[in-house]
Amino acid sequence: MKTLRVPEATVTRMSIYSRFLERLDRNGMTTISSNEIADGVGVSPAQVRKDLAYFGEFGTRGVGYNVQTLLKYTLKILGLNQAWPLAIVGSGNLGQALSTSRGFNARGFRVACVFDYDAKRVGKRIGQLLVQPIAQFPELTRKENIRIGVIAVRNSLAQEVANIMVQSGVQSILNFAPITLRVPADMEIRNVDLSITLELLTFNVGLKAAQSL
Amino acid sequence: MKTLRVPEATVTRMSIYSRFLERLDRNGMTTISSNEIADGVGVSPAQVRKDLAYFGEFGTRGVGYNVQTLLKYTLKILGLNQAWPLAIVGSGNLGQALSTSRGFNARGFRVACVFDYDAKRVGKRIGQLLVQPIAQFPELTRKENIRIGVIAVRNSLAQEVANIMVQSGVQSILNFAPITLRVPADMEIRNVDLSITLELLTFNVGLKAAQSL
DNA sequence: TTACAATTGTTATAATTTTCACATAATAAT
DNA sequence: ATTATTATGTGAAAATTATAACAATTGTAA
Ligand SMILES: NC(=O)c1ccc[n+]([C@@H]2O[C@H](COP(=O)([O-])OP(=O)(O)OC[C@H]3O[C@@H](n4cnc5c(N)ncnc54)[C@H](O)[C@@H]3O)[C@@H](O)[C@H]2O)c1
Ligand SMILES: NC(=O)c1ccc[n+]([C@@H]2O[C@H](COP(=O)([O-])OP(=O)(O)OC[C@H]3O[C@@H](n4cnc5c(N)ncnc54)[C@H](O)[C@@H]3O)[C@@H](O)[C@H]2O)c1
Repeated sequence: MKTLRVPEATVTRMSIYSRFLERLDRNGMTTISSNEIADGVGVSPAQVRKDLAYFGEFGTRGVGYNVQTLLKYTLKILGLNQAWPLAIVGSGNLGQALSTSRGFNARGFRVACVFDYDAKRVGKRIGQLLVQPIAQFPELTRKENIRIGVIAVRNSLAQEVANIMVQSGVQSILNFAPITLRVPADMEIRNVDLSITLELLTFNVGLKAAQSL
Repeated sequence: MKTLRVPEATVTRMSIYSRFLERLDRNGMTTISSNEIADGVGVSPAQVRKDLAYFGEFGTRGVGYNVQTLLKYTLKILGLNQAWPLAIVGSGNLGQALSTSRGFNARGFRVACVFDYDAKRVGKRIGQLLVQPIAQFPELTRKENIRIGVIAVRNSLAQEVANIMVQSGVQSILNFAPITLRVPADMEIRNVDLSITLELLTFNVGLKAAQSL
């Protein structure tokens, strides 16, 4: 099989293009050029075209891209032509914020269940959902066919939760704990690490301060 | 001046090394090799040494790195030899979770003030802090010498908040709204975008499913 | 002392990613 | 019809980043 190797940065940008197109579509725009997309999201026009070229030819020379059509393709490419139920483990500050966030739903994600270790939290209500005991994780996620697990527990529990997710057949993990988790190579895992992002800022602010001395 | 161009990926990893070293230090470890660091955080040993080489020579050949010393250097490099007060705009789900998160404090960050547009939220208490009206942003951030602003308002307000931050002399922005913000080139801005991260997962899960047909 | 083992710092090589430039195709104007 | 204009798709070049290999240095043991 032809192995389609796509840079991760390209996938990231596809997601950005896709959301930009969603906005254009809402505003009733029908056609757009790579130049305008580039402008709208802050990359170069060549980059836009190169990115799209990984997946096919979606435009018309001399004209541009049809917004609706391209939007549909980007969603399909990103796997968003289906619903993705999520299982969140951890019903603390972050877990609750995530569970009640409307942002998730916008693009086909849906928080299907929330788990916690703490007996005091189990049974509590978060929006429509009841917090489930972690022991139920394998059964419930299998039943609901959940393929994405979200880790929002305190750091020292994160690896344990990851292990449970691996054993339960969840295929991918979104991890908020600032820890390098060990998972089998065939698990998809991404970390959302605020410290790293903040420290990118402080590094660069510091750099600028040093340069302007 | 010699312009030290460091890849962003290197800075990201420096932050990861730094936190790993913190853990080693807490556990009383005194010496470590690039191999062990690599192992601990999931990169190659050559990568670790190459990354460190951007900033100087911190190790001893045949021996390795002193954990405490290297930790101090990484913190210094990342600009964490000083405190960084943060201003969060938006006291909704996310803003509250961020404000009360202990994770921030760990590495020198401190939520110094929280702002909101909504009059109903202004004056409410979040932990030790009172939610301030957005109109106070320029004055308060200047007084507290805040250089990092965090955007946690609903999408349609995000650009406006960014503008206020720019005008107030805040030098860098951590943005949680899934929107491409327009800011002057000399502003440091990073986005934390859950959708993108989730869509990286769905793309790759989809890819694997396709490959195993 | 000298040889050996360990591990860094660095140079060279390879791989990846981005940018550039332009041939190609579609539309509009003359 | 013909020409001009616009904007895509792509191959080649440039830039960036990662990997690999090894010389240099330190500590240790014979
Ligand atoms: N709050 C944020 O804004 C934020 C942002 C980024 C990352 N994070 C990270 O997300 C994770 C969770 O953060 P949070 O702010 O939601 O923390 P939290 O303390 O509000 O919640 C922690 C979770 O761990 C569970 N837990 C804590 N102590 C436990 C114990 N003794 N036994 C069993 N379970 C226990 C709680 O039940 C809860 O589910 C942390 O790794 C944090 O660093 C948080
Ligand atoms: N909640 C999450 O877990 C989460 C995760 C990632 C990103 N985000 C993003 O963070 C942002 C905030 O999310 P949230 O969940 O905290 O939303 P929220 O609705 O809980 O809070 C929204 C904020 O905007 C303000 N606001 C809302 N409507 C307003 C109005 N009519 N007039 C004035 N102010 C108004 C609110 O006062 C509040 O400060 C969004 O862009 C969201 O996409 C949220």
